[in-house]
Amino acid sequence: MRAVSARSKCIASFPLSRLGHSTPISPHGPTTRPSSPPPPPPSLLDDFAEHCRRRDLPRAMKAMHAMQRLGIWADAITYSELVKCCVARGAVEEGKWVRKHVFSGGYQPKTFLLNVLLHMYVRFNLLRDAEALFDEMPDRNVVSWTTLISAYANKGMNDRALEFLILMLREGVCPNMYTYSSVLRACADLGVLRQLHSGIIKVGMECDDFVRSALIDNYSKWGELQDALDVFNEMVTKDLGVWNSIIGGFAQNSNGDEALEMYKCMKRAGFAPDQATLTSVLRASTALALLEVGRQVHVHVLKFDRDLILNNALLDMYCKCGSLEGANSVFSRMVERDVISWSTMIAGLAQNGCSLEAMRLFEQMKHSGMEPNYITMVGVLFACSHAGLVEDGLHYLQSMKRSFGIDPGREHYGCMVDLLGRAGKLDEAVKLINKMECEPDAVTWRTLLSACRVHRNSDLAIYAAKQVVKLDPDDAGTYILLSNIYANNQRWEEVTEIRRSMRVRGITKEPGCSWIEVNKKIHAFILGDDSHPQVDEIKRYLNQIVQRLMSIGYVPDTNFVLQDLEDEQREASLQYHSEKLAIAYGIMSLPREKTIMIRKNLRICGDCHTFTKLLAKMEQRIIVIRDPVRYHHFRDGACSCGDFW
DNA sequence: TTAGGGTTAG
Repeated sequence: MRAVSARSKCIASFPLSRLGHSTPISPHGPTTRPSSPPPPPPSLLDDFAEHCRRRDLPRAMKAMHAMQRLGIWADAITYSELVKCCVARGAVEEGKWVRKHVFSGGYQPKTFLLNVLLHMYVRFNLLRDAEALFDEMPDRNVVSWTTLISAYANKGMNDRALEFLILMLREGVCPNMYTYSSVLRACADLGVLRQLHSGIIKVGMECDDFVRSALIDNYSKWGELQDALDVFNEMVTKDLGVWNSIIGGFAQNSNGDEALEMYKCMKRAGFAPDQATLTSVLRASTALALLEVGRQVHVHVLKFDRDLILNNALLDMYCKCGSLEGANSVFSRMVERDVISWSTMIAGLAQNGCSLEAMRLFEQMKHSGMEPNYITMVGVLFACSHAGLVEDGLHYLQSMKRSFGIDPGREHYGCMVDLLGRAGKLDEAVKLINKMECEPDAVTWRTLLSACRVHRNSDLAIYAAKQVVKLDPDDAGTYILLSNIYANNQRWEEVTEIRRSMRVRGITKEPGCSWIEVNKKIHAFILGDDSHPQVDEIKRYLNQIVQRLMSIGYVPDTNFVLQDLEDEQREASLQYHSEKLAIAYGIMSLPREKTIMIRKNLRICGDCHTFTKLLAKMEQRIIVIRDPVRYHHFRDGACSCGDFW
């Protein structure tokens, strides 16, 4: 009511020109009522605009109420500033009040202001309100449509986003680059992405950096890196976002080398990395276990030391590169920690052989009031598993639903199978698999298989291996393991059958490969490949090491050779396993105080494990080997995995 | 007034 009467009051004397525009205050134009009370001080509207500009919401609202009492209407631009102020301050109620206010009293807000309100609802995650407003709008322009399409895409409502694109085209509204870059995020399959890409080329919108960035990002998400690279290479000039898209694409698709190469190109092109660049570069360094590269990136991270995502990535890098010292330092200095920070640190401690510290940190996390999530619990159970805490593990598995509302999934059961398997409780592990609410997958069975191998239970191992092969028919390691178990039991017919089925399926064992970073360079050692320039020197040095180790009791264990070779050849084959060459090179090249960090593509074999334990003791070195599943910290003749992997 | 790129798991 107040607003209706207010409309008739005079505002013509206000110095609107000082606001930088001359839009009328009401769509009906200013009205004058000479007999009304004296006009308010001219500063009121200016003050209001200034408060909005400064995002000082309490003062802006106070000025707004004062103006309302005096019957003054601001213009659409000023109202939009107030709405933006509400968005910036997260002030939902004030935002809704503005909407009510501008809709009352016959004031007909312009599409421009309604779009701002629409955007406000989207930002406040009030999609239903946004839709209701959209339906009420007398005129919807490309911005109105794009605001909703973008909201649907962000919420994963892909069909709805695409449906709106079609509706808008039917209504004769032309999409712009904002629309395309939004709708590209809603491609639920590669076919739709390719269709949209052709459409974008037809209308000539592929030159926009945001559209290109969205195309690169989406092709990367579908694993189509060549397409992503084609889009990238077609561009003459690229902005930082586009560089970040391609670097992120490579990093997320386990192409760390290419990601780091692109990062170098980006710097050569004159761009300074931002938080997103550094996060992706850290991810690439993490995947490649390049601690020194990660440390160099850390220097740049200091500029963005309050960025949570970046700090989490840094934390993960230190954990996965085997530097708990670095991880602890980052974790303790973080000004803000979320569930990902805690989960990363808990899993990192557990993976690096500090299970009890991981459990303590979990208690600290709960004490801090942070709610654990699905992934946190995987880390906690992993820690229980590595510390052999069967009772604790079972307790957490049974209570996680009740305590934290988390349904145990495959990953949690996997940790438990590992835990029971480690403890030699193979029957209980099988019972647990049979009791799982979700279907066991190849990983579950492979975990049981590992336990059977350690505890030398051939029958169950054969059963588990058959389950793995059923679910993952291309897993060469399992075929070979199964074949060796049969061979050890003199079941030659089965051995022949397995070898035949491997031939038929074209399955070959991936050669073992180990990487080590020396002087900021990555050195790769591949089984049977002598291309390293110092290979002869390294082999000579390795032979000396083996001789010295044998003199103190090391006996090569040929059981781990997965080939049909005579004993002597078997030993020779073992001697040049890629990790042994990498370790020898590390000892030759790195100063004594440096940890020798090796990354492997395959699981470490038992012989290399024994060899490394003894070597770490003999040379008084710390050696870390990260295989695809576990971390092995060798120190003083022992390994953090407790000889179970 | 509408659009991008980044973090945790066995």
